[in-house]
Amino acid sequence: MFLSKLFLPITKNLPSDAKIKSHQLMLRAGMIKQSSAGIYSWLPIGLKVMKKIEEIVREEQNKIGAQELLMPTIQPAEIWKESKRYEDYGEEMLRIKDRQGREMLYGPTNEELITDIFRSSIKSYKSLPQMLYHIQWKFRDEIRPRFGVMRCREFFMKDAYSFDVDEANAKISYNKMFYSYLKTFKRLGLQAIPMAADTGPIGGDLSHEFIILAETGESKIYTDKSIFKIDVNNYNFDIKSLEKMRNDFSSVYAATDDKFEQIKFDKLVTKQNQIITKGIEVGHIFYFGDKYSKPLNCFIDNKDGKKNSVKMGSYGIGVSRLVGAIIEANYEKEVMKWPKSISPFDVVIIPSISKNNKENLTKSLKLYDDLKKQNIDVLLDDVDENMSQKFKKHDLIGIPYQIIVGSKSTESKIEFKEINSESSFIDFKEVKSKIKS
RNA sequence: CGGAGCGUAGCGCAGCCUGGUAGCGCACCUGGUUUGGGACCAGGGGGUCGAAGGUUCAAAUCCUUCCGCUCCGACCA
Repeated sequence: MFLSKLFLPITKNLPSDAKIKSHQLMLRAGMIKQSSAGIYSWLPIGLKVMKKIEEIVREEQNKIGAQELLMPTIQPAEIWKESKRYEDYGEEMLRIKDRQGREMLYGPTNEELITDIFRSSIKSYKSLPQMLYHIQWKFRDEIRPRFGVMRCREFFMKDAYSFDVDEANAKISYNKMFYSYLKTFKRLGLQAIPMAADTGPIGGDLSHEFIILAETGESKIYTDKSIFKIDVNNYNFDIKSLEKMRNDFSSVYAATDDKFEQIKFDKLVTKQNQIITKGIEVGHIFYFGDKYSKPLNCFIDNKDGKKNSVKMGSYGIGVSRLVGAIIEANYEKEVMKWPKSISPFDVVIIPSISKNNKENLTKSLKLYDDLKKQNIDVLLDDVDENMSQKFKKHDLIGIPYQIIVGSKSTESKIEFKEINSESSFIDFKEVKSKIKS
């Protein structure tokens, strides 16, 4: 892609109502545009990043055997009345009426809908377990949306649902999802801590929040340094190993504000190991048994011929929130720095261009073509402006690697720079391995 | 929902108190100079001053109502 052709409305002035860094940077880099309170349009590079996150989430869901489907954003009120949540959910649910006066709502979550889908077709224990998920827009009419895409009313979310014959099996599904979440966040370049959590309006008795550390986080967290030593890559995807992983995590103290107990904390964690910080919740998983399957009559025939309510869990990842959360976790001053896995481009070529000297541009075009041929997603800054302006701009956009073609270039070597660090001179052959490593 | 504040060019703001027909910076357009860390010179375009009503010879400015947005708090993926 040529920068001159890219729809990328960068601004120097930052809008006064953006208070946290990710929001400011996203607006300045032309990733999003607010449409109304807590509702945003996603502009090309913002969308590109979000799509990459979505794809990683999808791949990791598929890997553990979850199957993707797609449910609508607009749901009938009827099933919510069945589960008794139509009243419970309160003002946060956006209720609408269609032309026939039927009560509808813009889905804030999908337990009812998925249970309805499931109950209408699955009748036997033989069909279980199942894990289904979708990645879809949701709407919760937040009292006070804020922090850009981090606390939106409309947001993009992956939500998965597990169906099992009994609690023991449901916990196996729960552990699989737990594992998948750790893998997902790791691929996104994030250090996520699973924490025992309250279940809120979703309900249930087993629940974990996945929280990444960031100063601007909304949750205060208390944990033990040693939790960072637990590496998901040391576990296998089998029942025993997953159970061990869960046990290893629960053996380390980790709590959010609402569950925090000072005495317990001091007793279980040595002073040197205590970490008190803030974090952003990027995922939440629940086991809630038959909380929805019972009122919605979602039963299966068991081996013994008796009917049994299906045991369910639900598992969310805030995909749009992650875009902001990743910025919060990675930014340095005015520099966004995308993890390679989700950067809007793999590399940017920055030539020094002047009216009388197009040599650098010609060189850059050749590099551009060569990189394209190697399947590298490359941006070429073909705009005729001062190098200093270009550098500032690319620091803002945050593509992790830069190739600079200018006065310091030589015939044989490429000036290669990792964002926010010193450049070095390398052979063109090495570029791909640097970028893809 | 309680408290506070804002709405004037795409963005950031001044003007409002004390009414007289709108200005600055950035961005944008034209020409020239420049080109390794947010350039320079010259010229130019862009506004129903959030909306409606009222007061007045005259309203961005005063009054009323409405709408939108933000911040602090209680609540949440």
